[in-house]
Amino acid sequence: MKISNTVEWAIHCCTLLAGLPKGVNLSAKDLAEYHGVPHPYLAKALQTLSNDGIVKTISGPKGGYQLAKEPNNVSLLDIVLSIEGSDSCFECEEIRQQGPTALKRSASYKRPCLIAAAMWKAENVWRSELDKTKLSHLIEQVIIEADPRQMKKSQDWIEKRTP
Amino acid sequence: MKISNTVEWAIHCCTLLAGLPKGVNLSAKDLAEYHGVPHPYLAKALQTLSNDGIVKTISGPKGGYQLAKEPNNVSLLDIVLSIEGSDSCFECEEIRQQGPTALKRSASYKRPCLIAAAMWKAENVWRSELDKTKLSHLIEQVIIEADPRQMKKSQDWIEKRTP
DNA sequence: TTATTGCAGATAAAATTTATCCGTGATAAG
DNA sequence: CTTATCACGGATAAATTTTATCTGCAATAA
Repeated sequence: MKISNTVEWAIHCCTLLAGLPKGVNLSAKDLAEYHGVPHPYLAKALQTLSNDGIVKTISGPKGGYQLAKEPNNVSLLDIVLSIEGSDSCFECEEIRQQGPTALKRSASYKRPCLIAAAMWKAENVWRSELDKTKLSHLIEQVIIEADPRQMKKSQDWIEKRTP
Repeated sequence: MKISNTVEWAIHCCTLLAGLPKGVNLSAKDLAEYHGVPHPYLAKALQTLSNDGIVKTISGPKGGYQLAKEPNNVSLLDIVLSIEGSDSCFECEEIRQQGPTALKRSASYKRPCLIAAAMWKAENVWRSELDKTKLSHLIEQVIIEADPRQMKKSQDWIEKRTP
């Protein structure tokens, strides 16, 4: 039960894109360099985000990515589900219907297994908590908490690639 | 981000053990047969549960497993953490400290990354929800919901192996 | 037209999960 | 006190998933 670190990359990328001025975009290579992660693999994650309508693609030279929605309309859950897929992390194998004591074709198996129900409920709670954090919240907090020198450095770096 | 199905097996086994009369135990082979799952692999899971003090081992012939605690004192979280390990499912790589715009040795990195903090908070919510469901709750509900024929069949099967 | 960028699909390498086996120690029963 | 049954730890093997890269194609700005 481990979340891929591409999820972390994707969230950082989306947060960076969310802070960009309107109309400005960054390429996959830029994003990879900025975060110090391998470009080809990050590109895959960005393609997935693009397919799921979280980022918008600009083709051609000077192309790249922008956030496709308003930052207050993209949550951590959106990104996690895009990268990891939206399947439940707990899959019920219905083992209560296996083994020598199970009944054949019993109506009692129409209700979901109690164990699965409890696992799914916990996952829903997790998802709804993740959905509360929007990219706009992260940006606001970063502005408050981050070192001003870091902010400056970051802005300068972005301006160099986006004339 | 997928939970191993051995977690499902482990929960089912613990629930079954929790419903056993005091002093009665079931072997790994019995538990595997009852649930229709491979014996050697289930045995590994049971060993893990034993190491973590969730089940109690009875050695020798007619040996096997009992629940080590009261059913109202074992939660789904206990079992999940035992089988899956207690590491967080989200690992922060501190990628904010990588790349060309990061600062060296900045005090601003002493606070946890906001993204990691949000992910961890969601995981804590998930864990605390799982911790609410105790084996005793599952048993109570099963008694209410389950098909009486299934219950009978199950009891007969257990009595055959535990004179 | 050319160079740059994203995209889909194929492929390869690495890591993890899943599953089994064997030798050892414990112990109940004969 | 011998034997058969059981859990345990470690080693190992098979299968699957994750991670990572590459290639040819489409789009487009200069």
